[in-house]
Amino acid sequence: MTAGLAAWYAAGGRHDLPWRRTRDPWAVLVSEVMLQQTPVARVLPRWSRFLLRWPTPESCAAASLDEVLREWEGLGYPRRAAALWRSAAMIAASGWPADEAGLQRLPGVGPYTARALLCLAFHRPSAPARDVNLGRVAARCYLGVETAPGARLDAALEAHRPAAMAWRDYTLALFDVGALLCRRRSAACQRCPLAPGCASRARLAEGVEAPPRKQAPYPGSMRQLRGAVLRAMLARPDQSVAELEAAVAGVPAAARPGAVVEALAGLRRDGLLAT
DNA sequence: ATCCTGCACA
DNA sequence: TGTGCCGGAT
Repeated sequence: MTAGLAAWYAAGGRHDLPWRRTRDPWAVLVSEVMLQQTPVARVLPRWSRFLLRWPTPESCAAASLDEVLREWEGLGYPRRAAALWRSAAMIAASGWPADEAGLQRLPGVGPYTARALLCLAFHRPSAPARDVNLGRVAARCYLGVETAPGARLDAALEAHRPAAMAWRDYTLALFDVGALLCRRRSAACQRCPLAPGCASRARLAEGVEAPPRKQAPYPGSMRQLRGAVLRAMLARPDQSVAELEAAVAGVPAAARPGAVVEALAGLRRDGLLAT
């Protein structure tokens, strides 16, 4: 039973998020890419700044990769910036792809982002834009489990959409349920509009025991070194390997012989460094 | 220590 | 199906 979802969303949804106030596909794409593994609060100031600088795919494509990477600094996963820049060039050259398969051919655009663009920017939802939040809410509320195959989750999301809610509002409302109420390790069922028909309500009342998400420690990792090497190269693109090694000497992984050269090679392979 | 509107590899 | 990618915040 999702009769209360629309009312809850109207009153308690995050309507102030600026990327929800536009349907310009470029602005939406920038927001979706930034939000891939970066929290909303950290994206907020950076999204506005990015679009002020490059309001269109054409303007972004005209910039250099270095400029885009420098603008991205601090957001993490700079490969997303490189992919966005390449997508901008493709869009500037050939226009926007018309369907889900075409959108997924844009670098950095996977199943989720393609569907999000169709739903949030193009008003042509093809299938649920199922990120981890929608997946979790659907699994718990509609299926009564913690996880389920993607196809089942998509089917459940489609089946439970209130007829009165457009796909865009339904999707955004479930984003907010997942982000504000039905968190991975805690569920605020008392305030949840889906609670009356939730298949996991009784189980969630006992407390949520979420298995810890396996994630390699960042300090000492190659990722940390890559980040340091990229920052140093953006600051001074023409420096030698020896100078570079000195610049990143404080990073733990840089102590291993050959690690800096390895990081450089990786950055080049991933298209983050030209030379 | 764990999280965060994923994507692209193996 | 699993794994690496980044970094700031809680």
